[in-house]
Amino acid sequence: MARKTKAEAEQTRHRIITCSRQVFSRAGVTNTSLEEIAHEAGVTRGAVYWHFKNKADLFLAVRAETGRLLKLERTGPGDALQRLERGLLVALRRLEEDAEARASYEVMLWKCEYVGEFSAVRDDLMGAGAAFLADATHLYQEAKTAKLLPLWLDPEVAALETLCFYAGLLKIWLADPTGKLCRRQAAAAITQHVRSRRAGTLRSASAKRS
Amino acid sequence: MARKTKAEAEQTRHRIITCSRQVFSRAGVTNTSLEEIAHEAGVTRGAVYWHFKNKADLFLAVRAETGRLLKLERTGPGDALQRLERGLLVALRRLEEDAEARASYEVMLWKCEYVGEFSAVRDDLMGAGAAFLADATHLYQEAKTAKLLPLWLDPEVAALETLCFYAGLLKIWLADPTGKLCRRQAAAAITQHVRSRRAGTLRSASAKRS
DNA sequence: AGTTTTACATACAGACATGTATGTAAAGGT
DNA sequence: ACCTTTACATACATGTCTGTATGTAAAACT
Repeated sequence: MARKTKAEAEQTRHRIITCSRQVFSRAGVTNTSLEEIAHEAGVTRGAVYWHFKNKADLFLAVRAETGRLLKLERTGPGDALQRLERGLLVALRRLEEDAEARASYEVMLWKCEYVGEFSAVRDDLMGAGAAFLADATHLYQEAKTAKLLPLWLDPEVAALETLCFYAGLLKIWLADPTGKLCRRQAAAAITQHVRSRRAGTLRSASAKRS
Repeated sequence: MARKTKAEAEQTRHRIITCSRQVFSRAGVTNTSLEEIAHEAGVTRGAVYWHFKNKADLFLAVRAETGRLLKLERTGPGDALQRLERGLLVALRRLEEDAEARASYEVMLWKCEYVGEFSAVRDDLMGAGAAFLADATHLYQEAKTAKLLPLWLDPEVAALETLCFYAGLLKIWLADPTGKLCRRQAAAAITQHVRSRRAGTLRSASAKRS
């Protein structure tokens, strides 16, 4: 078979990654052989071993190529809490509309065993979580100085709470394809999550009544 | 080797399950051979195949034997929100003190690929989630009729939010052995999570100020 | 134009893991 | 006391996956 040009080679490399994501999401990471991936990508194991050291290396590449759903967009109009809410909703929509992102997170949250070399990806995920935590903390601090939050609320703890809520939402959302459990109300849950932090007039109105 | 009595057989069965949990949490479910489990339990694969059909069957037994951390205790003193908070904190303490429960959930949340026959365990987990959702919904409804909650808050959505928060907390807590990210503040996050729902005097005081 | 890499395909050897078949000695029933 | 079943251990046959070694034809460089 004729040797490929550099551009073509890069293309097959990318194809291998994409096909890996698909096969992983079907059969799980450990259960898929490199042969299956190669077949799906229309190459042989030789090509896979040429581009990647082994399966863990390949999985790392899959992870590196997936958009960061947990990356909070902190800019834009509105106060800090509105921006937080929008950031979370945007990421949720990405999950709904981007099939590749969905497959990636399905693999990482439900179809992978974080053991041995694969722990690196888990550490990467936790690093993304830490970054999310930092972003959310900033937003909550900004909200606090803007007097949007109740006085007793600790921004760091609130950020951790949001991180946990969001991580759990993603995981449960992905395992709930029928929508019975959470898919219908996911957006509402995000909105309410942010809203229950706000020290607003509606809230104080109900409080006065008690 | 002498044949064992019924009681002894039941004992080895239990030992196999316990050792499975340990080995699974070390090496991941797919990566551990039944030989490793048998060795850890001081038997041969023959014993494992006698008591269980295959690895999936064994994993199902491990799951069946683990205490339900997601089972909310709804009874006790205090109003509905206090009981919810206590229920969550109790489960967190179980996780901290019960090494077996910790290992079980580490396996189920980080060391297992839910694919093929193993999907049954994931469905079981989601079932537990649904039960948690029902319990939490009841508590929030009770809290709402007791005027503990802001009027706009939807009990069902709030319950979903709590479920996601708690599921994410467990998952992140387990992956954070150093405690850097969340372990120190886990209890505080639970307390604050419940408190931010309450329409109380402290909250309205800060609201008036704005 | 010639030489060197590159980008794979093919072939091979070894390591495991699985499931099953078979052996066996004692427990449990009659 | 005998027979059957139990609770395993042992042995085997098979398939699968991995890593590497080798082949090769064309791209890329000089």
